Amino acid sequence: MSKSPLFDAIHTDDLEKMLTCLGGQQKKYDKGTFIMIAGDIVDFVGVILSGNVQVIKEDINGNRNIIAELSEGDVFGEAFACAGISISNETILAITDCEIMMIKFKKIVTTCSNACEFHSKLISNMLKIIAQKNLNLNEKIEIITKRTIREKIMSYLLTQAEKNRSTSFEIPFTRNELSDYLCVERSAMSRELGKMQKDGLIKVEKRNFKIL
Amino acid sequence: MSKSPLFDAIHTDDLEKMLTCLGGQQKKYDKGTFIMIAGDIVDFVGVILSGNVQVIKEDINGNRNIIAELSEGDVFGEAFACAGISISNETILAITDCEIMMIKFKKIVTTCSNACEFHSKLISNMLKIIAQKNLNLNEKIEIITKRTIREKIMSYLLTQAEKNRSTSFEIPFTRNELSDYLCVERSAMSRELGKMQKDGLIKVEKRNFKIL
DNA sequence: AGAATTATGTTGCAAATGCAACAAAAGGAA
DNA sequence: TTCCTTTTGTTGCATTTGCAACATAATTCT
Repeated sequence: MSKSPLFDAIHTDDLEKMLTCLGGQQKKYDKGTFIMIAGDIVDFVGVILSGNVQVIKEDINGNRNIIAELSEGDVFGEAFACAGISISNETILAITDCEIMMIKFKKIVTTCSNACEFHSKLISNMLKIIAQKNLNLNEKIEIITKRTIREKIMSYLLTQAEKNRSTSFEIPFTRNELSDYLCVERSAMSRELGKMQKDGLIKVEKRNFKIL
Repeated sequence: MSKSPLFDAIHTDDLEKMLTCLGGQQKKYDKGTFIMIAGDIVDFVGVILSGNVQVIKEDINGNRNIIAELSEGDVFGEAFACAGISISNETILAITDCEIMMIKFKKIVTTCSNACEFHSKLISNMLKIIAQKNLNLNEKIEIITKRTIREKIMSYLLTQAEKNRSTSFEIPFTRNELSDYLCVERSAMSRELGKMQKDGLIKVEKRNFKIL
């Protein structure tokens, strides 16, 4: 297993001790089975030790909507558990055979008596994970809030440029994924990317972008 | 001062002790002054003891964008501090005279020796605040991701109905605020609300909605 | 290599939406 | 009450966008 960011800066030896102390339960799920179903009570945080899962949300009409695909080291359920909303509205599906570690939320925030010096690191890791997600969500909202496709693209490219500290950079998305992220039609996005090049705003070559 | 959710379930008497232990610094800001400027290092969490502030983000072109308005009890800077992103890209402006409590992030996550039994409550409160924001952001993204205005409206109304456990409910927004939240033109939204009534989907009367 | 699959670009067209300008209604203040 | 401001609804119009259908590259598989 590759380590989860939840266990960052916690040595593997200490980790095992700590997990005992946390009462972490390790479970196996076969491909295609549900790890968690919308409506379930979530008083724990799930850590994926191996395998891949899908986070699914069903709308009123029963349409399945894949929110995310998670893999080794990723964490799920943390927002519900930490917000004190014990009932999840998401379903977690194992899309490969999986090993999952379930850790009760209470055990995480309540400092243990066994002088677990790593406990505070664990807590700070948990905060970091959620806060980071928070920033990512904010970033996305800032982008998809823009009115036109051109503005969305520009907004996205500018944040990427900032992250790369350069006006030339490679994006981590295929065209399809990018259009999903920006919440626009792929073809309309493609059209707009073309126009933006013609207008001399950007230069595009596959995943490589340059802002002019 | 009304208590911040950060101090939920912590008694006022204990709070003072704890704040000493946390090394919280209380500062005053005059109306119109900046409490924090984009680019500042944020290794603390700000709690508004009194007054109102605006969270402002400037885009590349220098356009000021008001992200939120916070008041007594609200917390700011927590996402940056907790994510370990020590540099904020937001500016905090005092729009009235303000009293702010600054608490170093490190002090929050590091359990103190003075047997602060409330410390773990503080941590769990912090987690709750950020996780709750997380869920709110997710909810908003789910809504504004929808393609058409009608779908956005419906999506919003359905979540409201769910929260109120009824198909009749009152929304907390004016039309303007609603259109901002949904990220659409007010007039276009108004037009669509009319159509939706004519189509027999909903019934609207000021802030009162009924899903049919 | 050859076939099949996937990713990307192109375009016509209808529908949706932003924008602007105005009208009506509601609420607040003097 | 009367005046003024704010909120909400209405509508014409130009633009943008989604959608569908197709063409062409690029990639993967056998």
